[in-house]
Amino acid sequence: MEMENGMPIPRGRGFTPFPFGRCQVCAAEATGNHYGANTCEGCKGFFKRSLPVFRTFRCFFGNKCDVGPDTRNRCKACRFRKCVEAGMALDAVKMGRIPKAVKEQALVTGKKSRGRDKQASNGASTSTTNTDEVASSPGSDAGSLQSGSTDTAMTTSIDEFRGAFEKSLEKQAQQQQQQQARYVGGGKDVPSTSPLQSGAYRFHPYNTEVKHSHQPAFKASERLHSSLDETSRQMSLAQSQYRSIGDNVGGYQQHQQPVTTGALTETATEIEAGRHTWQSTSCQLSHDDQTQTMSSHSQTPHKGQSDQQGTSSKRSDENSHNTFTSSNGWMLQMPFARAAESGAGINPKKNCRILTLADMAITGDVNENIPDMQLPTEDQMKAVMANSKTAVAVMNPALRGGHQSMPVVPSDVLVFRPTYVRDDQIPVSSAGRIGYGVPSALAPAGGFSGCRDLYSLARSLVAQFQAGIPIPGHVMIDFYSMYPTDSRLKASMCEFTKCMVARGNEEIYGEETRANEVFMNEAMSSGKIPKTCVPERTPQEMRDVLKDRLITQVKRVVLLSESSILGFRSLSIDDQHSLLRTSILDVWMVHSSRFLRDEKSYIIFHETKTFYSREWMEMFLTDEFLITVFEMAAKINALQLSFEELALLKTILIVRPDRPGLVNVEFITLIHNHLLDALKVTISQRRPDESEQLLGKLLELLKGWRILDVMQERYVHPIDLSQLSKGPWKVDNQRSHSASPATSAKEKLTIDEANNGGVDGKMVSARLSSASVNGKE
DNA sequence: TGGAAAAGGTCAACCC
DNA sequence: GGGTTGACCTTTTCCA
Repeated sequence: MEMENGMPIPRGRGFTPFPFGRCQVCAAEATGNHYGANTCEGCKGFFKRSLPVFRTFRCFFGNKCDVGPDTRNRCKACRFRKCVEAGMALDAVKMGRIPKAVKEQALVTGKKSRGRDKQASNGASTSTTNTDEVASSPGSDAGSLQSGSTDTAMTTSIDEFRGAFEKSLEKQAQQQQQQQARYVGGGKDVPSTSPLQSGAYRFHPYNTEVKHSHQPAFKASERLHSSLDETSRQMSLAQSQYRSIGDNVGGYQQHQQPVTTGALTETATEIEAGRHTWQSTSCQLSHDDQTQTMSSHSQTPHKGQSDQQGTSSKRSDENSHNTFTSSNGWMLQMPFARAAESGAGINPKKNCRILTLADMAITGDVNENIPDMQLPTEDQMKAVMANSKTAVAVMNPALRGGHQSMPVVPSDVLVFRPTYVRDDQIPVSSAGRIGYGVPSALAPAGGFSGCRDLYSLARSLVAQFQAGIPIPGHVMIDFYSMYPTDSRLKASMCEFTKCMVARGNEEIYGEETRANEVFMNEAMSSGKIPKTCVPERTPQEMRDVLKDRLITQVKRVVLLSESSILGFRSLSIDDQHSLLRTSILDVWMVHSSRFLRDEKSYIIFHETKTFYSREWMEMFLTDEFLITVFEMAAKINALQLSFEELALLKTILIVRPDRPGLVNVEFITLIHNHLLDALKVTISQRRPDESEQLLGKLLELLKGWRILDVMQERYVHPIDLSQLSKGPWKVDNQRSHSASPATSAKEKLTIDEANNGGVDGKMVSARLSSASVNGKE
């Protein structure tokens, strides 16, 4: 469009100027409809530039920043959010003339709204955002502009955008294919396209999963993995393409050679010089700092920046108070700040983060490598971390090793955004400005060396988890801490967990559950359930059966935990045992609930095709136990959970952070919350209309679970799980998913094995005996 | 086919 | 000196 002073140039006779009104993003004068919204040139350009990098935008002020003509450059995250809320998207692109009918309609509406504006302007109040004009513009949505200051709104909007963005990429790819076919046919050259247009730069194809959600769970799981692979491949491709077209990721180009972590050459003096102190004062960031921080996130290393050291020194000199505030709000004292700047080539005001408690393990790793290094004590770390949950800063040997050309002091205990890159991709020369960092301890050689972001890390973790390769606990802690920052990745991980748990549950419980259900349904439909169930076994025999089932249950819980819960095996053995020991009855309860029919008070064992009445069970089980179990079963049944949901509930009950004797409660809480998220996602997918109500009931149920804990403590706790690894119970960590644990030879446990083998069968027997009511047998 | 409208490109101004 | 912004320009697309 021809412009003059930012305004459309009036045309000759017959020309109808289009009323674009105000920019739907910043309320400046709109110059046209760009990417689906009426915006100014600035917001158009901003949206265009932001497409490849918008995921790095973060608002530190609750996504509520004002986005006006004068303030729009203060917060990229909020500006982009408003772009999305205004409807900007690649698939909203419209080319060509505006149809006459639309134009005329808009003119009429525009006149009306301007009339209202005039009236409004005569009133007392004015607004920076002219929502009336916005509303008058075609395709605009004043409601969406006014709403959505919350995190949720932002997430939703950006998710929607991502979905739309991906669709548009697919559409463009299709169009391009068609075009290519046409060009090939016509003998013309194929026009060049950017990676964005070619579809190489894509978001996680979660939608693909949703489309096929009717498939069996394990199929979905396999698709998810291939999706993760594909995503990582495409992201790599996109990055390489950006590099090849000379985009601003020049920093990557310089660092193709691997960086070894062993090249630590600091002298004791240098180490001494780098000692630092920690101050636990939390400081509020200024808006400028925030803007700087966001800029730094969106900025990628630039190859031309050659005098970083000099610049840094100048900055340090300006830091006359010998302290600085890191971008996550912590005040650090010199010489740490100075060392950080000169050593790592980083402006710590922008890039530095402080270690989390979760990184203490890593600190320990590094401490072994650099014994002379003075590290903050745990108490100091706790003080630093008292009010922070998001900080991520890690002692980074790779970073240190990469800076051989310049003295690096040990206080490079800093790092960046939780973005994972390969060691050999960390910009290492003095020319490099470090925009991304990976804690080397999180990316051990041969471990996660391909990880350049959370997506590829997720892919690696999934692959290692499935291969049965142990994953270091601190890696899982970091991952579980960080992945929720990306809503699409979070959704994918929830989907993955849902699939894995469903698959593990199917392998362990599926056959028995189906057989039980078939038997129960046939019996109920044919009315063959006897009014008084006649026992086919004596109470003594029944005790043995129950003992057997309890021991089998232990094995099942172990299998379910190890095969289905990402991160479970990363817990310490003691914590694993504590969780398993305390959850056996819970898992049995959830599994058996549908066969504990309160209205009839019977339990069904398909093996013997028998209904056992509650009355009869009272002969060898305590009233207290039976009442509790049947009540809990009734509550679980009332929720009408699916097989998948029941499976997730089992894992949630296994990984409970409030179990006694746990050491790494923080880690267990992260896994627990992830499993809860997965269950929420599953429920909301299956029953979107009643998911909130159902989740409320479910949380109530979990709160009331304490009563079963008492039973558990009384009857099951004495089982010595520490011997599991020695006996015939040992879980095969490398087991194949194709083998059904429920039917494998190892699974066929006998009472003799139990009594003579790993689990203390006598103890189980004794406790079961103690559960007997006096003389009732 | 002309012209309107939007995408993409360019580069001076500005900021750090 | 380098990164970001946004006004302006060119190219592409599509309505009349």
